[in-house]
Amino acid sequence: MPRRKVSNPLALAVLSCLAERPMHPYEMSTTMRERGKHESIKLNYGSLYSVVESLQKHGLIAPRETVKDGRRPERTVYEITSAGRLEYVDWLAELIGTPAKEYPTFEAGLSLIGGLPPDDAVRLLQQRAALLRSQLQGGAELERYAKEIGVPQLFLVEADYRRGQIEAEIGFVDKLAASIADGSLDGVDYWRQIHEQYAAGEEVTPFRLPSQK
Amino acid sequence: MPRRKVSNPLALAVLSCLAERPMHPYEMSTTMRERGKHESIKLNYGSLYSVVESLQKHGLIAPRETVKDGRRPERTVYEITSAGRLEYVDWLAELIGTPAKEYPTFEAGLSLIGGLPPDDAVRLLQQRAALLRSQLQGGAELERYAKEIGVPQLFLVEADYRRGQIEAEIGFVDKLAASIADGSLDGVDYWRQIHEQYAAGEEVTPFRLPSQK
DNA sequence: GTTCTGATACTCGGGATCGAGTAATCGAAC
DNA sequence: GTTCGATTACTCGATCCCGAGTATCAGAAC
Repeated sequence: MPRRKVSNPLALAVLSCLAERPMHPYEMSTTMRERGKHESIKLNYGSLYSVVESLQKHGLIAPRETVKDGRRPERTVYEITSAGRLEYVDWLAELIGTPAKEYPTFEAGLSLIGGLPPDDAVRLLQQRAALLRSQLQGGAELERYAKEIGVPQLFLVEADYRRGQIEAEIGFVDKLAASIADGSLDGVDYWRQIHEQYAAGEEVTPFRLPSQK
Repeated sequence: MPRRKVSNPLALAVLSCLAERPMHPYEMSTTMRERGKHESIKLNYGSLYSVVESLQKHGLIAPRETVKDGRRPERTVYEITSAGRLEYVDWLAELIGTPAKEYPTFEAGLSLIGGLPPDDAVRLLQQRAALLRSQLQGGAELERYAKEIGVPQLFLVEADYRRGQIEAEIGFVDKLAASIADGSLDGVDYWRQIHEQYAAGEEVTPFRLPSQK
């Protein structure tokens, strides 16, 4: 049993729409898009209808009416239930109040970085740093624009957060690339040796901790 | 078609084991555990056999022999193919060299933080900061221990990265909590007002940008 | 010598997920 | 008045994914 009855983040976004007012699914999807929620939440609109159905099954939302507009297909308008409202604030509180264990792909890469030759690793890290810097620039432009058209800071906190994370990552990446390049990172000599052996077609002996026993 | 034929991160870990030497699936799982890869990579060992099968189907690994050891069930030992080796370094290079768009749950929470009353938000942010600080402490202890038993820095870069990210997050969270609490964040007055209305049972009017037209 | 614990090694069912597809309608343009 | 592309609104099946379960065996313990 996963922590939540419906755990797809799209469900959270659905609840957030319905917390505001009743809507039909397609309107939710346009609303989310409009507000740029897909930038911060992984929203797969292909799952929208199954998620809505699942929310209904669990009593967090309920159909309010089905309207027939012209000769278009029927649309079912949903509203949030009080159980849904509880779930919504509880979920939000968890997201904000409790750091979750996450698995950024870069961390996965770092933990296996030894699988690449050190010089390649340095080159790739430099490339990453460059891409991160241009992300930062793009973000700054957007922010300037948002300010200009009068969006309150309150609605930009997530962009702020992201910026901070990216800046920290750049700092880390720069430092790591440099310390591999100049050999000051403890273990690089060993790493280099392994890959030279491998390139020369020799057997490679994996690193073993000096036995404690 | 997803970017990779087999996209489960467990597959990457399998490749990394087999890049070193042939193994049978269960040995891979113990090896990964031993090396603490599950800290940095999302490894669901329940998917191990399906992932291995899928890798084989796509020609990235191949069975080398099935050994019968005593009266235990047969174990199939796999080895990496040259296509697999290519896939492995290509995947690694991508993880390191190209920032991926990710969706940390905290960012999702931030983008909807308006759904909580401001005072609750402040309390939750403070709680988060406290938890992050204790994570930091736990990490520092581990690091000290690793150093003591002689693990080269090279094998700890991912922990280093994580530390940097957490520190940056703490900075952000502290600042945000303070700026909500003292009202200096642009939009907080409006936010507070909405939730007072809501608490009083009144209709709530959602924020609209001043129309440009 | 038999009970227990923990490691070994694997299986399986079914829900979640997602991209690609479809079908109808609207508005603009010619 | 009809072509055509964009938008609206939804459907579906193939794959993925995972937790929980199972069965066996080695060694400890009594």
